Parts: sequence; structure tokens; C-alpha cells
Amino acid sequence: MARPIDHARRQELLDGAVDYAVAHGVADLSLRPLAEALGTQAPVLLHHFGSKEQLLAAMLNGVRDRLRALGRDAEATSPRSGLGAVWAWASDPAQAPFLRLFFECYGLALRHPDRYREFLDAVVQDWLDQPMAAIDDTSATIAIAVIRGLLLDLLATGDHARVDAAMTRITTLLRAHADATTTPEVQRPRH
Amino acid sequence: MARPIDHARRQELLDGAVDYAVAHGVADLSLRPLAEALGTQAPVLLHHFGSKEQLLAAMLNGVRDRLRALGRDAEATSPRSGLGAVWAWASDPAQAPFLRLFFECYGLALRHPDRYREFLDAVVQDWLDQPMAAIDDTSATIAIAVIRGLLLDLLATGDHARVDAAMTRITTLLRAHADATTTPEVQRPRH
DNA sequence: CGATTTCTATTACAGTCGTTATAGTAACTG
DNA sequence: CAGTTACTATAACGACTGTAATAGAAATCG
Repeated sequence: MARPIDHARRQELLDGAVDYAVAHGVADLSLRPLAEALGTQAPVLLHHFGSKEQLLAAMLNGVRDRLRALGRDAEATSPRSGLGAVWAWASDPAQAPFLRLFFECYGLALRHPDRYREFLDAVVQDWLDQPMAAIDDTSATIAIAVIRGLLLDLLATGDHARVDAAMTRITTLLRAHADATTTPEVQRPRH
Repeated sequence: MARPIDHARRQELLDGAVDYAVAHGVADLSLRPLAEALGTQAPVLLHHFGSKEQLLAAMLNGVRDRLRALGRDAEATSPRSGLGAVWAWASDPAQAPFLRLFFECYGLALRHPDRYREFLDAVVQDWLDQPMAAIDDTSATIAIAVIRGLLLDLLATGDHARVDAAMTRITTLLRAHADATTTPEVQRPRH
């Protein structure tokens, strides 16, 4: 054995590739412009990732990891709880470029589920595993769907007012339902 | 003037192109394979659509039109009402290939909002215009988001049981809220 | 019919694609 | 220091890309 494999270098390239994808998308990614943006050459990328397809798979996993980390931060730092915390972060215009990339990756993964199975398996499971103020899988499933559905709307229309109003109402409904079911003695208040 | 423009031919090619996209996706679309599948040649497509970009824009609009028409049919034919009707149609595995294409187009349009503005402008507005058993924009926004969010989940995980459970619960919550607000005299039942 | 315009088909072009081969440099082990 | 392996750089290859040029067939008009 000589010269150990430089995992840090690979990670550095991968992070840079994800940054590049945030700006330029992932659908029509090309190795040469990407390599140039990273200050290297296409064969170097192939050396580290094997092929363009494997690089893309790694990038999609990178996007998933970044989203998961951001979601955790949002929950930890926001004064609001659960769904509201995630929404407060996600609906920030500053996150739009990354979220656009996320949905682009989602579509790509749905098209090639064999290539990007890791992404697909984690894209929902990651959030079911997280507590996120949702007790059961049904509540978590609803929360994930609402956030992603409203984000798709917001990214397409930019209509913050309408989408925020929807988020406010659905949050109220879900909270009322949670209060009613988690504390059964007040589910039907006596009168 | 001689030989009038054959709009029917263009539409025929466009429909075929959308069918092709349902099967092969739209991200790495190539003119020659598409033309061959349509029994023609790449220059013919360019003659009718001007460029690949314009063809793609037309295809995205075709996808939007097809989805809108399918949604109307679902509402008209299903015994269930509103949200339930749309979900009953959309969660049918037979629709999965087309819905995958829809989300792929969504991602593409978000990446290039200038090119595909028509698609983006309509992708939400089409459903706000439709009654869909939702009175106000807020309710409609929620309905659209829930369906699309749950569809993303379903397409990625295939977990019908969990997603259907979420749909059932959210439908119940929304119906209860609608009943409470549309008939104010029973919003707080006397006792 | 003759003129005109659209549609179809063939060929070709310049550019870019992912990938490979090759050589050289850097970093570790014994 | 010698040997071995990973990394980087350059050049090149064949395949494929969107598109243009061109010519012929089809269809409608005066």
C-alpha cells in the first residue's frame, strides 16, 4: 500500500458539485463545465466517481443529506415548533434555489428509480424517522406532503400570501386534531 | 397563398411527443430517437416547432392540458366528491407514469421559469379556477398541495397503505372544517 | 395548368458529449 | 532510498447532439 485514498478530496469535489447544481441544475449537467467550475478537469471527476451516472447518484445523496441537515437546524433554532419551524425555514426565499434543485432531483429520481434508489428510499423515510412533533406515521406523512405540496406551489407562483394562508389554516387544523387525539379527556369537552 | 398550414399534423406530432415523454422522460430528450418513434425525422420536428426548446415548451403545455382534462374527467365520473375524486384517480397505479412525467416537467419548469412560464403560471391557477368542491383559494391551495405532496410520497415509496391513511385523515379534517365554516349556525352546535 | 407554399426526406456540419489512454507528479510504505 | 499507489493533467476518440442547407413531393390558390 502507498498513498491512501483521499476521501476528503472526493467529498470536497462532491460538495462543490452540489453547489454547482444549485446554481445550474442537474438535468443537463455536463462534466467539462462542472469540472472547470471546480478548478479541475473532467477525467478527475471520473477518477473519483467512476462515471457521470455514479457522480449524479452521489450528488443526489448529497442533496438529500444537505436537506436533512437543514431540516434539523430549522427545528433546533426556530422558536416555532414542528411543522411551523420547518415551514418558516423552507418558505424563506433564500432557500428557493436549493429547493428547486431538490424537486429537480426528485423528478430525476422518479424517472430512474433504479439508479437513484437511495435517494428515493430516504426522501420520505428521513422525515418519518425524525420526530418533527408528529407522533404517528400518518401525521408525519401529512406534514411532509403539505410542506412539499405548498413549496411546489410557492416556487411556481411566488404567491406567499395565498400559500402562507393555506399553511396557517392547515397548521391550525392539524394542531386541533392532535390536541383532540393525544388528550382524549378533552377530545369532547364536557358542558 | 397555397397549401395551408397543417395544424392537425403539428398536434398529432405533439401528442405523440407527449406519449413518448411519458415513456422516456423529458430531461434527456433527443430529437432523433423521438422522431424515429414518431415515424418521422428530426428536421420535421424542427420544421413544425422551430427548435428543440420550443418543442419542449409545447410538450410541457401539452402535459398541463392533459392533466387538466384528466382532472375534469375524474371529477365528472367519480362517485366521490371533490378531493376524494381526484385522489381516487391520481393514486391509481395506472396514472403513475404520467404523473412521474408531470413532476419531471414541474422540476424542469422551475429550473427554467423563463422558458416554461406558461406551464408554471397554469400549474396552480388551473386548479384554483376549477371549483373542486373548494370554496375559497385557501381551501383549494391546501387541496392541491396535499394531493401533490402525497403523490410525491406515493411515487417515491409506493406505500399505498400509509399514504391512503394520510389522505383519509386529511380529508376528514378538511370536511369537518368546511362544514363548520360554511354552515355557521351549526359551527358550534347547541347543547 | 402554373404558381406558390407547406411538408417530407436526405445529407452534412460544427460542436459537445462521456470516456479512455497516457504520462507525469505527489504521497505514502517498507 | 526504492517501490507502489493515488492523484492530476493533456490529448484524443468515437458517438451523438441540435440545426442548416437542399431538394423533391403534396396540396391549395389564381
